[in-house]
Order: sequence, then C-alpha cells, then structure tokens
Amino acid sequence: MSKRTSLKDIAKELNISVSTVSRALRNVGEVSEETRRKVKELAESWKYKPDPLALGLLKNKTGYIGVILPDPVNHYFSTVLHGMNIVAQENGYHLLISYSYDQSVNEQKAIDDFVWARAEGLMICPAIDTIDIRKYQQIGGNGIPLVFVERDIPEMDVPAVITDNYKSMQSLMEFLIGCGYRRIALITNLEYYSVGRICYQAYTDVLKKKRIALRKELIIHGNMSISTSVEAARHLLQLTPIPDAVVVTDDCSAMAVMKVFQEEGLSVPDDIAVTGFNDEPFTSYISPPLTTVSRPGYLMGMKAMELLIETIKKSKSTTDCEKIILESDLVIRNSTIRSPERWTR
Amino acid sequence: MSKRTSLKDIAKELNISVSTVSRALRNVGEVSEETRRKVKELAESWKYKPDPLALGLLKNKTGYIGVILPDPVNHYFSTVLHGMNIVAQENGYHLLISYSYDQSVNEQKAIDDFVWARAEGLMICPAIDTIDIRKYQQIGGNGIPLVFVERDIPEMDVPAVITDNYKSMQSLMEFLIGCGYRRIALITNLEYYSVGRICYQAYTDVLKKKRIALRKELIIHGNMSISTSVEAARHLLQLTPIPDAVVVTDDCSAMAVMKVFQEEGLSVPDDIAVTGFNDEPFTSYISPPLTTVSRPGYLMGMKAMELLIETIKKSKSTTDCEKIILESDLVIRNSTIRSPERWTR
DNA sequence: TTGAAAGCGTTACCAG
DNA sequence: CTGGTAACGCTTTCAA
Repeated sequence: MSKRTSLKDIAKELNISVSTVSRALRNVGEVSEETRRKVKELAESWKYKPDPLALGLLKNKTGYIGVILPDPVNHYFSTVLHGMNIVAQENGYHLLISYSYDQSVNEQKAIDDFVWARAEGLMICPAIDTIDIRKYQQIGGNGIPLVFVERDIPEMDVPAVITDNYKSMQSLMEFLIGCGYRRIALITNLEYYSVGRICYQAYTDVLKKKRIALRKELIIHGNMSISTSVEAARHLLQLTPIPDAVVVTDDCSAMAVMKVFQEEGLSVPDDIAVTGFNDEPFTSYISPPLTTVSRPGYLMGMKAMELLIETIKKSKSTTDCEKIILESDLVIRNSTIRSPERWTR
Repeated sequence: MSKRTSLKDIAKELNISVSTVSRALRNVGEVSEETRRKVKELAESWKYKPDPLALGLLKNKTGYIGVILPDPVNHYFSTVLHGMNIVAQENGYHLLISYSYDQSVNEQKAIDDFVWARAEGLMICPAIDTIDIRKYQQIGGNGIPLVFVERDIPEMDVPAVITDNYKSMQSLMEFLIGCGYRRIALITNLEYYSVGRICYQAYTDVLKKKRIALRKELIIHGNMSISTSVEAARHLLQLTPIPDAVVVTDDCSAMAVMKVFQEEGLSVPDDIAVTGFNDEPFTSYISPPLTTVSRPGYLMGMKAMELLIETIKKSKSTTDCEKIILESDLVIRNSTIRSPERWTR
C-alpha cells in the first residue's frame, strides 16, 4: 500500500517548509532557482500530485460535473453522453453520472448529492414526470451553474440545448400529408416535459392547418416501451378503417409497431405506413427501412457541455440564459413510400 | 448563494463546541440528552449534511466508484452500466465514469485520476489494445479494490465477471455445422483481450474437432465498425465459392454485413447465412431476424458491482480472486434457417 | 458532559 | 527569498 506523497513529505526530506514547496511547485511567489529545482526534481521522482480532495475543500472546486440522464440504455442518450464526455475530458473535468430512470425523486436525490459533493456544474435532462421545478432553482441558489439538455423547461431562466422537435414533427406531418396520408395515428408520450408532448402539439397544429379532422381515437398515449407500443399498435388495428399511417415518436417502438402490423399480414407501407424518431443505426437496416427524424445527439452533448463549462469558467450569473435549438433532419425511407397503385384502393 | 451549514455554524448558534455538535449528531460519545436534542433540531432545520470532501480527506473514503468502459455508445455496455448503476445506487455509492474508447492511454489516465481522487474501488473493462498490465497492479498497490468486467486478464489475480464466450461460440459453430454449413467465414477482432479473440479460438477448435479445413481466407480481422465490416463482407463475396455462412462477433456489424449481401442480390440465409453476437433488441426485427448469442449484460454489471462493493466493505486483500463466468444463450433465428431445398444446390 | 487541539493536504497571507 | 499560521469541515484524542 504505497502512501501518497504530500507536500509535507517533500518538505521534510528537503528540510524546508511546506509553503515553500507549494510555491516552488506552482511557480508562484518568490523561490530561489536552486530550491525550486530541487523541489521539482524530488516531486517528479516521487510522483507528487496535489490531492484533489484537499484542493476541493480549500477552493470549493472539485473538477466534477454532475450529469443526470433519464436512462443508461438508450442509444440516443448515449450519443449525447458521448458528446458531453469528449468536451468534459478535453477541459479536464470528470463526469459524475446519475440516472433518474425518468423519476423525479431519483433526480432530486442526485441533485442533492451532486450539489453537496461540490460538483462545479450540473447537466440535467429533466425527468419526464417533473412538476415541481423548485429543485432546479435550489441549484442556482447554491451558485452552481446548470444547463438543461434534450428537454427544456421554458419557463425557467436556465440555459438549454435542445433540438427543434416541433419543426421536425411539422416537417414529418407535412411530408406525410403531402404523400396523401390522411388517417394519421400518433403513438407518443404526452408528459409535459417530453419530446412527445411537443410532437403532439405539432401533430395537432399541422392537422388543423391542413384542415384534417383531429380524431381522438388515433392518438395513443404510451410510455414508449416496446410492450405498450405493441399494445397501442394492436389497438389501432381494431379501428375501422385502420389508420393509413402511424407516427411513433421513438425508433424502437416504431420498429415494434411495424412488426405487429407485418405479423398481422399487413404491408408496410402499402397498407399502413410507419415512422420513427431519432434515426438510430438499425433504422436503415430493418425492413422496410424506417422514415424517421435524425437528431444531432452527439453535437447536442458537446454544445451543452461547452455551454456549461463556459458558464463555470466565467462564473457567470445565470442571467444571460442561452437556449440553443439544434436542427434535425427528416430522413425519408421506404416505410412511408407507398407504391402509386396502392393509393387507389 | 445560500452557504452550506457546517458544524461550526451550529456550534456558534448554540454556544457550544464543534466537537460536541459532531458527537451529538453521530450519536457517539457522551452528550447530554438536552444538548443532543437541541443540536439535532437545529441541524434538521438548517438541513445540515456532513461535507463529503472533508470526510473524504479525513477518512480516505469518498463514496465514489470509478468505472472505465470502452465506449459510451454501445447497447451492450449500456446494459452493463445499467446493472452496475442499480447496485451502486442501492449501496450509496456514486459512479465516476470514464471512457477509454478502447485506447490504453486513455484508460491509464482515467486510472491515475480515479486513484488520485480516492475512488474507493475501480471497475474496469480493459481497453482492447492493452499490453502492459502494470497499470492494474498499481491500483492494487494503492490498496484500491479492482474488478474486471466483460473482459478478463486471466494471468492477473483480479476478480472478474465475464460471460462464457468460448462456449457460446462453440455452440454457435456446432449448430451451424450441424445445419450443414461448411464454408463458415469469421469476421471478428483479434486483439488479445477482446471477445473476438476468444471466439476465434473456439472457431478454430470446433473446425478442427469436426475435421473441417481451416481456411485463412475465410477469417477477416476487423475492428467491428460498420465500415470495416462492410468492407469485409465485400471481400468475402470475391471468393469462389463464396462462404455459405458468415459469423460476425457483433450484432451491428452482422446487420451491416447482411445488408451488403442482400444488396448484391443474395438471399440470407439461402445463399449465405449470417450470425451476430449480443442479441441487441433490433436483431429480432431486422429481416431476416438474426441468429445471435444473448449475453446477460445487465446481470453481469450487477454481479460485478456486488463483487466490488463486497470487496470494498470487507477491505479484503485481493488474494481470493473470484472469476465469475456467466452463461449465454444461443438464439436461433431465420438468418441461419435455410429452406431444405436450398441445401441441394 | 464538554471543549480544545491536532490532523487530513493544500493555499494564502503576513512577517521576517 | 522563506517560514509560520490560519483556513477549508470534519473526527478523534486527551484533558478538564
């Protein structure tokens, strides 16, 4: 069990004071060349490194950034984390990661822990069931910079990096309608701070604009798990007539929904079209390839982390709160491209 | 900027000493009921919580566990992380996460940082290019428990939780040969500490046992990225005759390989069969569904974290080093089930 | 039953 | 140029 070398060890060995050693190592203050050289040599050979805990205690800085994401097992969030990690690493920060599993209580606990552990900044993707936003205010109250990522809370004066889901959904809906689809179903989560909520908004807005009746029975609220989506798909098949397209706000669920239809002997997209969200890698490999919205998760993570670190470094007050909205791309694939003759039926 | 309340604050308010407050709060030592009550009340209302940094400095304990994984964007590793996180959370530990991106230098840096930050334990999936194992010995030298996960280094006396990839690959190969496949190609990474290396071993062993000639040209070394796998697939199509089956040691790559074949007008599995590894969710949705090996990532993460925390708590010496090997399942799907009449050609 | 002091590893300030 | 001291927040030992 090799002991860590401390300033004191070096000082003792060289018969000088701890303060001199400290100054010598940091190249500050007045230290004779001779002493400085000797100190540095010894420090080098003893592999001295300052103790982060002691430094943290003293300076109130830890080099940690607390990250709270909803779910570890989600490709899209993984790309976001990847982006955050790259930037954090470049800037010498370490990531403290916690997962809320989309439950506010877990998030609250993680926030408390991170604040208490003196994280220098917090990056949060708010849990989907968030209603009480005081927990976020408390963070600012403690003087810790906060940035929202992927999900914004507009009424809060907190910087955020998100993607333009409203616009994406709008494009998607307009595209589908342009194709000729009219009975368009929606499977989505509707929680207030979710992607799905915004998609729902765009969905209704576009229908209204295009003067297509909004049918309640075509809108299904789910939690975007495979099982509830499968159930939702089965439900849609009970309707007469069945929808001619189904918009699902998650690729995995869309894939599962598509499979339900195919197992029932329907052709996608000739009998019923399906779309997803996120453009996960598999979407171009399934059959038929999935029309979806490609979102820049990696870039979002990077931008958000840059914003957070910038805020930390300037120790800016949260007053100037930038909301960065990244563009997404509509990716059109065969799951919506119906053969012309099938439009006649 | 609300200041954190410290023992000193409480002591000052109550006109008693810091040590008394400390004892009162922790229910140790002799403190009068009266004092204890008053202290606890005030601590409660001021939301006092001990400072983790100060405690860490004093006790050499931080409540952090350092985790080093190869890649944030990998479904399988995400499930492993999920398992680790659940167990860590239950036990009051926080995760410090770093990604090596499968490069030893990054791993080395992360180890140094974590050791220096007084992580109480380290959980590492060794970078694929690891050759120098001294970095791991150093960790033990610092008295910090270490557990390997997903990739073991057998020559080291370090606890590990892995899956039985040799056996899985053996089953897979025997299954394929049992089906009638004879020209079985292999696309895999061959780095020493990789899953692929072990698969390669099983591949050759089974061929030998079944007295099937080992053909060098059927073995392709790749890094399991989509692009190199696509290249590998194209290469295999140059051979005459082409292989009748291709074993790929990663689902994503297998999916890409399959697509190459299909785009060339070949039928999978009638012209050429394909198998993957990991049983990622999409594998049952692509066309044809992929034969693959289902590995218990979540369970592995949990077991590994349990092992690590147990070791931390007992502050066991690394002498009794348990190597836990979890079983995997062969999942047979249509990508290998060839119509009988196609065997006659 | 309580308090003072030392110590964990570091930096900052002030004398010398 | 150098050293001592206080401080960060806490626990522990010893003395009162």
